[in-house]
Amino acid sequence: MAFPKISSSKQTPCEACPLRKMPTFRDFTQEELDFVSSFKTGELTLNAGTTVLSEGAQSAHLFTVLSGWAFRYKMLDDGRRQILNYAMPGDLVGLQATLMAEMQHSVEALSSLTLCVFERERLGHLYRDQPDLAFDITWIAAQEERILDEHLLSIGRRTAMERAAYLLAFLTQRGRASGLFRDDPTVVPLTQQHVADTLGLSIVHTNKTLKKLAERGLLRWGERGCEILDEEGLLKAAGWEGMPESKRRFI
Amino acid sequence: MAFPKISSSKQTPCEACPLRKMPTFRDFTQEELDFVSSFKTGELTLNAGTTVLSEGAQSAHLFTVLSGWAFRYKMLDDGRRQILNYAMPGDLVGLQATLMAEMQHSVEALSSLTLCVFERERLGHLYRDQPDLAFDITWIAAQEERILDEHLLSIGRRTAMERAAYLLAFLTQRGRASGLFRDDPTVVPLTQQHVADTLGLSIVHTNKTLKKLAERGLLRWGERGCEILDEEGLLKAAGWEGMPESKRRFI
DNA sequence: CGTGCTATTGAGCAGTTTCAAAAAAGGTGG
DNA sequence: CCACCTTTTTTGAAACTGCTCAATAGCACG
Repeated sequence: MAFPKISSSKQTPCEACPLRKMPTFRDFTQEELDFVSSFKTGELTLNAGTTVLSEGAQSAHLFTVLSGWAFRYKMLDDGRRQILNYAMPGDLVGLQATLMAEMQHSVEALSSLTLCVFERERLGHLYRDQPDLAFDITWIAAQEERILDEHLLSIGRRTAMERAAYLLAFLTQRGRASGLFRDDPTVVPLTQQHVADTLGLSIVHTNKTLKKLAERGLLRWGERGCEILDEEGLLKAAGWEGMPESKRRFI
Repeated sequence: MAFPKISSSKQTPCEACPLRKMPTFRDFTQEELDFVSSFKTGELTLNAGTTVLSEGAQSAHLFTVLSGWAFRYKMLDDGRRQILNYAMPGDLVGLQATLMAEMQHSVEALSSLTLCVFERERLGHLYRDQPDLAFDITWIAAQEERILDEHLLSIGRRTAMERAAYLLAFLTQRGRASGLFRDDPTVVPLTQQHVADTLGLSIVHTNKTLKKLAERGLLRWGERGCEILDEEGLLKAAGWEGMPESKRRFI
């Protein structure tokens, strides 16, 4: 198995970053752009199923998802796995290992994944010289916290049906805001095992729950994942209002 | 009902902050201390059961817990409640409302509670002039994220018994690190309803689960809350290693 | 054509919930 | 200190949701 390498050449210069053109992300000043450009030291491309970071790892790198899907998870000793959240273009990965001693969760590529690589050491410069970017990093962390709050509410208090509907509506909203559905049909690249491990349900019950949602015409399980047919219906089935939208920050 | 007022006089000047003397918190430079001192605009003291911030609120303030316990929670329309996390001395409250448009969760005092009050507007100065403090705020947000990750794992994948043991071990560790158990017996000021709403269980099942833990001699439900008798035993029952310890940051 | 995932389905079981009610603990005003 | 009222803790029993076990089918890959 070939070890993934970090290419030092920037396939995608920050000036031409495709994320920057999207309406959901905030604009940068030229100075910020220059800084981020010098902060970025390379790119990393991984296949689906590859581990990006492992629990306990002390990574020297901080990443931003440039394209593709990933997910964060934790495992118990006996193999029980809980998926904590999904990372999409613009999301920061590995901030924990950068700020604290080590990662307390693992990260795996859900699809083919490209990451921008930043040097951990230079984060201090960012805080010293780019207060607005520093603020953005805090903003991103607070945003993640918000999402985790909602997931916690979901797993703790929603029924299996509501949970499943919530998760898919959530991924749809977030995926669209991240430009992941360019090609028309809205397909989230999950297996039912991923769904089960996110919802805190067994795979059998997850299957039966998804089947009911499919019978209601809200989704269709198909080629390489879940196709969303009725986002409104999912939101209603979840009893969820959706995420408040605002300009997203990213680095 | 008297509306709680923010006293503009600082009962506790930052120079004499009791948290600063504790070994778990990091030291400040004189400059940082001066800044924080000027950042703090008052103190707020609330009774147990009082709401600190409500979901949807746009608070002009940011708080740090100076003494006492609080908890964050979200509710569904039909009244189902999920407690997300607990706030203890040194913890930041209301960062979400400060960074984004509004709070997405509520905060309530669990015991008598005293908060340091900061002005939202001045946060910009902090990021501009005090990069180390800005870094600390990000660190605090990342730390909260870590805790939420662990809670998510717990609710999603641990059994009722494990969950309960985890929660109480967690509160014990964190409470001790926050100096909340000065008076000897280790008592966490919770009702079983709080425990139930944190674990995502019904109150009836929570009661039966706690009873089993009590029979094992791990805890005792008593005067105003849960008395911890065997922290090691709880950790073992939870299958949890405890939180990695490090110098905590705070403002 | 065998191997290994992923998705399905059925059946019985276990952990949790809901309903109902009683006992215990705390707080308040007299 | 007592009577009364409210909140919290306990218990029992019945109903369900979701879990485990087991087996089958569909596909992709080598």
